[in-house]
Amino acid sequence: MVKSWVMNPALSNPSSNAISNAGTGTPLSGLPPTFSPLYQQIKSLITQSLQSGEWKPGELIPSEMELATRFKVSQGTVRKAIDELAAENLVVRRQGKGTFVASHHEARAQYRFLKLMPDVGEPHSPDNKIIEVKRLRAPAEVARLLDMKSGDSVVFIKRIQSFDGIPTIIEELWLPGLIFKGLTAERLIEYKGPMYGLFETEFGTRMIRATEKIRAVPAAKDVAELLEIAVDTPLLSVERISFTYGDKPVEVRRALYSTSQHHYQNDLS
Amino acid sequence: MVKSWVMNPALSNPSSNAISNAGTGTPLSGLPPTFSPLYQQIKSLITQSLQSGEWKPGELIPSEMELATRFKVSQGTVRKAIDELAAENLVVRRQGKGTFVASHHEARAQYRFLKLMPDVGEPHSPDNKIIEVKRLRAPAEVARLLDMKSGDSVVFIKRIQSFDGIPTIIEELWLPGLIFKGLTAERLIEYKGPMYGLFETEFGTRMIRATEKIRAVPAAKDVAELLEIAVDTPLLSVERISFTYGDKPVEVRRALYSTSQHHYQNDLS
DNA sequence: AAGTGGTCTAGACCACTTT
DNA sequence: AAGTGGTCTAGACCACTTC
Repeated sequence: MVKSWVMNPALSNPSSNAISNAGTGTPLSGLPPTFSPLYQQIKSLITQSLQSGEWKPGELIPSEMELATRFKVSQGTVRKAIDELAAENLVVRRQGKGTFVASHHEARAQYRFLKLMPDVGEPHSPDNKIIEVKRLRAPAEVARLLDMKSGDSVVFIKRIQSFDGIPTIIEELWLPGLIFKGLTAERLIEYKGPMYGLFETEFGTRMIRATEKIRAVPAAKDVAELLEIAVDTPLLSVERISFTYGDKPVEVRRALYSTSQHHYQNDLS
Repeated sequence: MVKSWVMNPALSNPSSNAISNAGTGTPLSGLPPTFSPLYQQIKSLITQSLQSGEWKPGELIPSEMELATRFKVSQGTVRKAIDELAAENLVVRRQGKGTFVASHHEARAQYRFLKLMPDVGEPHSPDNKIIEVKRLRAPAEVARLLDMKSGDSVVFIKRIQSFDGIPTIIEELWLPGLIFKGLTAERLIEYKGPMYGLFETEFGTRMIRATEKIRAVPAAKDVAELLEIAVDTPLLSVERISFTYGDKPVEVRRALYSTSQHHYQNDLS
């Protein structure tokens, strides 16, 4: 019987048929061994499969029983690992169907990264207008935030989002050029649906977490013109850094929100 | 053996010695029966004990084994109930010690409701200056948000918070007068520590959840003077509604944040 | 009927804390 | 040594979905 806090032999033995990539994962390689709980090791292995694209967003992952057999642990241990992954929104469980890789194409994921809500009425998707898409050398600040070298290639995007015909959000994005190689204005314009959906389907990069720093700033002249408001109107400045697997930053986004008819909704719990 | 989705006889039988308040809880009273999972019923019962003050913030609650015996279920079922309560920050588990009722006096709880962070340096507690404390009839809007009748008694508090001597936050609070009966300016001024800590210890009301609506607004003349900034300087407007057990609203807070040296930090995950 | 995740149990042992 | 929460197992049955 496998005991707590002891490495599962099936997981640490590369010659075992339990798993194919034993010894390459975080808690399984390197010295000294970490002796994390078994379910954490399983969780790491599943996360690696998600990261590697073995199971893609929207797809079904193996059943709990199958994973338990593969990893030579009980179903309960696999269950606990998947429970945590579900709590982190990396997978979605569906009773009777199975467990699926989370995707930004699902309706339930739309408002996790869009916190601007109309003061009255139901939230709905904005109209996007791409202003500019170009490649450039990463400014020092952006390079630092993206964990790149200053001058490395980045894709720069500028767009305006309108609700009911009223321009409300103006934002600029910087993405690592290496990852988003074929990203063009045409592709962005013709694509229907959430931008993070495009990123995960076309570029194999799924945003799983983000941090935002919010400030109040006055509208500059160019911004005021685009948003059709008076110069110096207070706007919400939202600087977002998005991360994919392994806490790797893959997007810097600087947005200005007009909050005359919308507000940033946040729930503290 | 108790089956899934079937009411636990020990929980639904008032004459049982399993629990003293059987029949009074949400899933246990009323018709038709809800047939929620056992662990959800246990969770409800524990929440009721928290709400009733049977176990107060900071105190130790009965062990899993003891609760399992009391409720006539297995330890695993109690564990799952407590796991969810811990995830909701209602209790805190400490290995080897036991499970404790969460409290706003703990250091770990300080920054759950204070999202304003300094742009540089470590976060630290602000200096509080009480401007005004008085009783008044609830304005219509406040009454609506607090689920009270317009004109009901509320406690009104106005204060300024400074970081490193720089006035940064000006906020106004409305609290139900019935709950916060003995709240005076003196008590607020002499009290050291987080205000929610005072609320939970002195008034038996623990804030467990809040929603915030954030906008950018220009500083009015009186606000500008208090914050020592120019009129019309953009400020973050944060309207918070706090809830205690049973999703009962117990605080309306309208704050203005100066974001020249601070930002509102939010993590999307 | 078969397969999936969801619930519940009983028992074992481990890590941590206090006595 | 005793008590607590933390991990792991094995087995049972339930609810839901698909075949």
